[in-house]
Amino acid sequence: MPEQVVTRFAPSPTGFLHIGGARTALFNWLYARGRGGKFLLRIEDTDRARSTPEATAAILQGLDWLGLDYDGDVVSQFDGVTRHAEVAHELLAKGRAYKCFATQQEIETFREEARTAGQSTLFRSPWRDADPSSYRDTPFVIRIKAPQDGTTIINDEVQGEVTIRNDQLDDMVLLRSDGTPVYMLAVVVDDHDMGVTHVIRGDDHLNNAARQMMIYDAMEWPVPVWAHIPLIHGPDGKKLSKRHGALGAQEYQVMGYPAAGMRNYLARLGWSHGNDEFFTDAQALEWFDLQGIGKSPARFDTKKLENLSGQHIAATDDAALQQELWNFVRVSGHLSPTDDQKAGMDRAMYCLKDRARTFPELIDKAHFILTSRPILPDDKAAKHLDTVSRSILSELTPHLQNGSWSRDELEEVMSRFAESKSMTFGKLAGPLRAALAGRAATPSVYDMMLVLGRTETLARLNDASHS
RNA sequence: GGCCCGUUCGUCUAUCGGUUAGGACGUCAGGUUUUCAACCUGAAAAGAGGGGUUCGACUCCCCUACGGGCUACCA
Repeated sequence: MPEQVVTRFAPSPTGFLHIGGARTALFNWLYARGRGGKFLLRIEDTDRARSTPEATAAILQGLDWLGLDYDGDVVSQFDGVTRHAEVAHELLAKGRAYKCFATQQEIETFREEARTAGQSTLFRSPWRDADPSSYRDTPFVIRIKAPQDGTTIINDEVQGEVTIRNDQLDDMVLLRSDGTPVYMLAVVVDDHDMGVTHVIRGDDHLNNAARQMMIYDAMEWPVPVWAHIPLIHGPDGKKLSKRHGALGAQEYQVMGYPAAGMRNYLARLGWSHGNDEFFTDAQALEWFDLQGIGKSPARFDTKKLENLSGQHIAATDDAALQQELWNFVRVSGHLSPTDDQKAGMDRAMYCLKDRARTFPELIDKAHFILTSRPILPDDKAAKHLDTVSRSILSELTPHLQNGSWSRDELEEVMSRFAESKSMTFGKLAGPLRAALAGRAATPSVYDMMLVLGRTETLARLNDASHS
């Protein structure tokens, strides 16, 4: 009987859920969910000074937006301190760990001397094999007894077989002198206790895996399957950092990317399934595997994100999309829509969605529908209008100012005007829009058609563009 | 410094010894179009460098360069 897959996402709550973390979470989620396994969430909050509840909230919110649901409750690593310490003492009792009374001052001096002598700075504690009778009456740390020869092989699903010489491993601290466990111990104990079978995490932990394996070995616990994935880099190829736009998941939400598009993009970043670029969640779940993950770091590319987002917006059904849109409007702090606006969007969504890559774009394309009535000209913008727009404006102003223009009336005025200027009806759309909205750019015949209620024309245009 | 990992078009990638090195985003040029957009067609664009192994290397090995990571009583 195959063992059930259990993965986990274990961020430290020291900031927002950044894009690299979001991808790690996604990979873990896809792997577990695609195999009927469990996806757990553990907050690594043992660093009390840097951990904040706000950060935890931001991480949960980010995961929620991305639709990455986890099984069970959120585990707080800090809650496990007693258990972690227990394991450290068990190791001590088993003789796989020892008390080290070396002061930080002593260690520092040792390192400095080693550095100047050009030797390894790994600290070799003199207390490793010391007799208990020589123990000092001062605070001590508990260090693991690392193997001193041989090699440790990390069988990594992404990186392959990685061999580390054991003389590169030091007797790392398990329990600090104040009795608190160190991260390296906590992860291992928690992963074991939570029944994690597959550890999928950033490759900055690759070397740590060797250290952690010492603990698994000493406790005689089964080692999980490792998969160390390359980190995401910024557009300049450097590690993603706050300086060059390492944004949190929430920023992307507020920028109006649909979660489905983000999932697709993030999944495709560093992972591939042949030449498939655009795919649904169901496909990702079915296809995702560890073999498809590349070994080199990928750069975050907003253009591609936009493209994929656009494809997802176009592929979402009208009702669901509108739901998402209003949700975005709420999250990004805009006013909630009126019934009129909702009704307008109902009519327009089917053709609007083909042209928008993000929610703000969708809103922009729907300007005529969403803008409040009556539509009045913007005096300031009107000064910059071209002559055609200006004359349309003067023609239309009476109709607009009473606030109750009818579509027939408007269309009639436009047709007459078009005739007098020997222009096609369509060519008027731009200047007209500029005149009405005070915007000189991105006029849209679609918008006009929608305003005029000419949905048949719209449908025809739309069909034509697709064939 | 020591150790570990990586390197295919600008970007994300396919290729798992034999291909005119494929796709996607972006870019550029045309086309269609009732303005944009969408859509259609086409173009430019890549195996870091050097050695091997092999009948044959992007694929395997070594060296160099560059990038990244780890080397804490941080996570």
